[in-house]
Amino acid sequence: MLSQKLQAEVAKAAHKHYQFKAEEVEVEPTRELSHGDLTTNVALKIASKWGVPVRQAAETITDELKQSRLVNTVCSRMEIAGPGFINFWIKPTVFLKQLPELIKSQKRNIYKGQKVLVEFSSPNIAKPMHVGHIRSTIIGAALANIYQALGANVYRLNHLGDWGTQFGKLIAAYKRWGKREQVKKAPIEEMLKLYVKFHEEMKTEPELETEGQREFLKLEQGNRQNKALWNWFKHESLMEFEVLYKRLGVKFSHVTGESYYEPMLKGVVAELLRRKFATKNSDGSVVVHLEAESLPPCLVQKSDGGSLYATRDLAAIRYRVKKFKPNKILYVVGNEQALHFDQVFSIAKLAGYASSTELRHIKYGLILGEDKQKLATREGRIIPLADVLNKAHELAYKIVQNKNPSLPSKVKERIAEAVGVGSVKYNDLSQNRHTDITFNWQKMLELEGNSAPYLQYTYVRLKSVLKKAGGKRHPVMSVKSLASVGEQDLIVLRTLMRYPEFLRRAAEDCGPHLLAAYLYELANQVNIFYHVAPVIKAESTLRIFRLSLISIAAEVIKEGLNILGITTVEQM
RNA sequence: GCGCCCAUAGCUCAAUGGAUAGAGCGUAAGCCUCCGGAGCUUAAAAUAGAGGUUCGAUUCCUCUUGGGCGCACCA
Repeated sequence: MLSQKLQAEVAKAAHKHYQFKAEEVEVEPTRELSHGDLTTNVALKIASKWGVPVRQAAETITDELKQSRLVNTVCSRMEIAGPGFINFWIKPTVFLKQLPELIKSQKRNIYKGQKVLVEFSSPNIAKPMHVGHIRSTIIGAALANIYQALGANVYRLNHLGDWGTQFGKLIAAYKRWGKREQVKKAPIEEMLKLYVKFHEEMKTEPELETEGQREFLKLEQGNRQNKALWNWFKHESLMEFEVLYKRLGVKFSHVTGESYYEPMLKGVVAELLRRKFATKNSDGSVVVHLEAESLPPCLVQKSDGGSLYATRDLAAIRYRVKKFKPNKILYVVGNEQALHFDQVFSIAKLAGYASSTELRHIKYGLILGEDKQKLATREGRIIPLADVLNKAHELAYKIVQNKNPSLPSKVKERIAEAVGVGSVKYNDLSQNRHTDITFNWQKMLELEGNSAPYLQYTYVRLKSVLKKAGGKRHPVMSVKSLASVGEQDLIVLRTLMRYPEFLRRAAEDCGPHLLAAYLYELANQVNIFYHVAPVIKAESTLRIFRLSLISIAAEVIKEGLNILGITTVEQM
């Protein structure tokens, strides 16, 4: 009785930590190893569940574990490593053989059959993409890839900021000062100038504020001239964005701005009023009170009848749930909009718009200027994304030129782009998304240490070893007996086993940095590995074992990097 | 005033409630007759403060201090 329960617990822990099913593991001749390969703290987990006194738990459980079929199957031996900690000695050849298939099957089942919408990037048109947008774009793209890798059906949505009073302001500014030819020449740059100028003039001429609102109202009511201007602004912006997206390797399945939901807005407000969730003020504005959720009230219609940010997001939720029937919608949007999403999600819940869909705001910290102040578009304090990518590319090119001058310049360009763009992305993806990031050129352009090039370089070296060993492919082979597997072989093996676990955690926590940290750890262990363990010169079975190990490691690094949106190269 | 996020080494960041808190940069000292030195060794160096829960807290709870971001006609 007890031992069955225990076995189940151990199997669960083994599955959770090492992602394999105990029953699937084949029995092979036991071989004693000098270092523990599987360490877990099952004992305490069990003790706390069953109320066994902790200090005795490890010993009690050891007796039970000793009779467990799992332990006899998988482990060659086990011992207590400390209060509540048990080390299991695992047979390495058992795992290596099954590893690729194991990884594949574990991954694709985790979110199989689920539909996930990821809304990310979502830049405002008529404004340049700056370093601030990189977080949503890169984190969002990585999350979408992670869910896809785990078997989900993923939709990538770019919810463009193409509607709202700001366009009234832009139209007003263009009507006052704009010149067609100049906008044609450098669209976003010129539009930004107009927008900034408008805000500057507003300081001395406050009436401009209402002028902007008036122009937006006209746009919303279908004024032909304003609509034409708006369409033109949007078109020019998208053309410029497309260049950057291509460079970043980011693709969307749906690019529909806020304006897309414009025809549905009146219906949403009317419905909220009819069902008494919202109340109309005497000035004509409509508000939803959320005291019950201990949130401040949320305005969904302006007194002039115009719509608001919240109105559009509500319409979007209703529309998306109806159309896609997703399990989750992830909104990759900055921290500063937390209240907005709390309000919108609460209203959606009240009104039953998303009864069986999880709505989740994936918030991330701001990118602050080097003076720790917010980078604001209005004051023109921005660092264009293209500048950052160009600088990174340049720097990477210099290094390739230095390391490998004989490569054709076309190849060097390609390497520089992969390394440059990759390191900018990795810089962002390798850290927790919650904290604010202080922008730092040096850090952004880091090409050594914990950085994308480190991982890319590790991959190149692994491939190089495989190439030197002869033969194009190195299928993983079963090795019946090994004379001298080293400590580092086992560490790499164990690290490889944990790949699906980190993918899963990255998805659960919506934290791509968990995957990045894993890849770094793997690369680090691999670097130590081929430093201490000869591969090509190893004797026959060990050579096969190590080539197999390297081959799997290379594939995992490549796949992991691609999931993060970082491209690998074959030489650098 | 209220709410949300954050505080870890000199700097930038890690750490599913678990074992001796890990990396990178910088600093100091090493390693290419050995599969690519964008690499590998070694050293010094940290949990903001006070309580609480727990066998065990960087992690969870409360308060304090210090920073950031929000709080109805911007998005």
